[in-house]
Amino acid sequence: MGKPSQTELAVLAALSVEPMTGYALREAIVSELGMFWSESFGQIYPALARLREAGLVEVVESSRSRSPVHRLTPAGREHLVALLREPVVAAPPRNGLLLRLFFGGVLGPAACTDLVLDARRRAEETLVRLAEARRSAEVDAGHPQQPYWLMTVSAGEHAARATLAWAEETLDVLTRLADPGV
Amino acid sequence: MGKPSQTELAVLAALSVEPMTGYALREAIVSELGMFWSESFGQIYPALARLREAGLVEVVESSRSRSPVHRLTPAGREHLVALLREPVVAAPPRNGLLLRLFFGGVLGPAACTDLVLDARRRAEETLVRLAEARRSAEVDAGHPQQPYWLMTVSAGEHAARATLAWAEETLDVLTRLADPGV
DNA sequence: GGGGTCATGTAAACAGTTACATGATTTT
DNA sequence: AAAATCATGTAACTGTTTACATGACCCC
Repeated sequence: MGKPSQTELAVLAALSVEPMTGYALREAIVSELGMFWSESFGQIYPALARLREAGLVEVVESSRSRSPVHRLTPAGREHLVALLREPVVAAPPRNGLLLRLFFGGVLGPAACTDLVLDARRRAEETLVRLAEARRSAEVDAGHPQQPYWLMTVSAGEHAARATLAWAEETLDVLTRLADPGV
Repeated sequence: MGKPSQTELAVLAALSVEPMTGYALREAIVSELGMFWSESFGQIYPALARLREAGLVEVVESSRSRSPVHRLTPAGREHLVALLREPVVAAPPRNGLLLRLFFGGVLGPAACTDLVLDARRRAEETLVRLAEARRSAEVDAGHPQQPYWLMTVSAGEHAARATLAWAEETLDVLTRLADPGV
């Protein structure tokens, strides 16, 4: 196998919960990890092929369909632990909102206000989805993984509330910029 | 020119402040926008070549060196405004810390604690750099762009403080997970 | 049998980093 | 004169998305 990839980590991790088809893997990643992770089919299928070839996952034929269901092998579980222990790879920052705001003088306060309003709306929507995620995690009280799920939910909530607070503050500044008379 | 690229937006925006060489462009992006943006030479030079060919930037020979200094043309400034008005492109989420934490049961509370401690340390370092950025922006009191610079600094501060608060909360949960006797 | 969903996979295009090759200019 | 920094550019590689081609299965 080539270099350990982020996609392979996510695929192995998702398969550690239960064996799945590639299609179900995508659905699970979107619905369970969607707030902080994403994978496309174009990544998942080649990754599964590589992992299969490396003996880290194996195919178990499901009775009710001809679709290949993938399961972690013991070597795969070991490899998953090794990948989880590797340092987090930091993505280079690319924040289009802050880039536009930094050069806000070019666009003017009105257009900047629209940008911030949009960011606030998205943060509010995120909070709604996180509240759902929290409720559905709380249903599984007693599940050994539950505290870990709630940590990721809480991270999203803290970030979204920080965005809301910043947006309020910034809208205030923009109002005074547009109308210095106040 | 091809599709409007993020790199071209950043390059045009940076050149709107003052004409620069490609090298100085990189330095400016790292030092001024480094908290929320990044570009590599491998992106900057081809972008400059495309922008030159499209008549959006022109080369002004500097007297003290043979290096090509790039300046926005009027068409370039128009194009910059158009690009700034385009919707922010959202990067698909890829948070390695939260991915590891979600599957925290595989690694155990001790390794997760290390991950969170590391995140807290990085947030603290970020706050230090942001305090410097705030001070250096406050030196330019009265500059028309200053309020916009401070908005981006404030965004970073809110985010970093949210990370700190989440880290404290999460370290607490992890302590109780590792030692349920308390 | 028609429409929806489940399912696998590939090809093309795009975005981006890293490493390298090269040389001019400035500083010590 | 050597070393550091400024400067430009390319090539190879990696990762990723999107669109497409294909078809099985299920229910109405």
